[in-house]
Amino acid sequence: MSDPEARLNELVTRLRGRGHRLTPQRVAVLRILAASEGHPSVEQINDQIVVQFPTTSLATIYKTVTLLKEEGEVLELGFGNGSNRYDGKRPYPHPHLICTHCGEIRDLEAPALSELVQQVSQDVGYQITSHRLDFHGLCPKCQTDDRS
Amino acid sequence: MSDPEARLNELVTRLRGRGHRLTPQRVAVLRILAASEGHPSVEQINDQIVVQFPTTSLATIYKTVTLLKEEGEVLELGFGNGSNRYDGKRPYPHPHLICTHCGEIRDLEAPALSELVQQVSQDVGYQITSHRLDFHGLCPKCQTDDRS
DNA sequence: GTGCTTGCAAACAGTTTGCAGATAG
DNA sequence: CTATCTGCAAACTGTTTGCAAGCAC
Repeated sequence: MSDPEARLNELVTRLRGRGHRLTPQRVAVLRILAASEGHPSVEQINDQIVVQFPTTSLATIYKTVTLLKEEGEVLELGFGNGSNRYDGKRPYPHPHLICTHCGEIRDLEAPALSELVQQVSQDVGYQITSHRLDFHGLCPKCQTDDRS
Repeated sequence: MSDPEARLNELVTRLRGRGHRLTPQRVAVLRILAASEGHPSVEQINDQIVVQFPTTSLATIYKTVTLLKEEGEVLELGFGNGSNRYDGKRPYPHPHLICTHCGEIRDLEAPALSELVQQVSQDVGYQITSHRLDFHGLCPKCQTDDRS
């Protein structure tokens, strides 16, 4: 599950299986999304791609990411300010830890959450299809660094 | 707590106490935020204000909302697409139910959440200062309406 | 009267779209 | 060979900023 190579193959196979073409640029985007722990932004993906394909445009990255969203193969973390982040390794809802100081976004295991979803669903009569849970705070590193 | 009049007075008192001026437009924004259950957008606030003050501009609403954020008197719900919503009644983090069909945003009581925050904080060493929890799904009304 | 606030317009950032040329299958 | 994809530029949307005139205190 956490093997970037395997995830890349999965993405390639699924896109091809649904009739999408695999251009070098597109594969490069997939590779980055399959490998990144850090929830990259479109801008950050582009910065990496440009090394290999200097003429690549942001529009292409946006189009690829949109395609992946439609195919359910990437999780989009939207924030109010313009800085959406993407997770191609775990494209299903899961909680995140976000450091307010260094900006790091880390995945978090929260086994109790699915039960909470179930319970809320019953209590309020909503048919819950998705959720979003973020914790904001100081990461361990920034807690010590911050003695300035 | 849920009395709009009381909340409005609270907002007025606090802003005045911190040296901010209370123009009619500003008070109108406060009044709307103190009364709205529906988590209005800046656009929606403006639509209501324009009735009383036809020359009001969006910039003024933005500035007032920014001021309230700085003073910790409004909760901003940022979404990836440009449609930020504001809660002036309960300016502290709390979970929301969002209907994917009609767009309604409802507050939700989740007593178990604060414990979860505590526990996560311990488990991962983060010093958690805030959080965000949204549930997305079909509200009861849209579940029945949707038999089209 | 002082200086914060308003409201207009222009600037901005992230994202989307249109379209001609390039290319995967 | 053909439909899709790329990449450029222009359009768009929500938000922010600069500044002269207005107004709260």
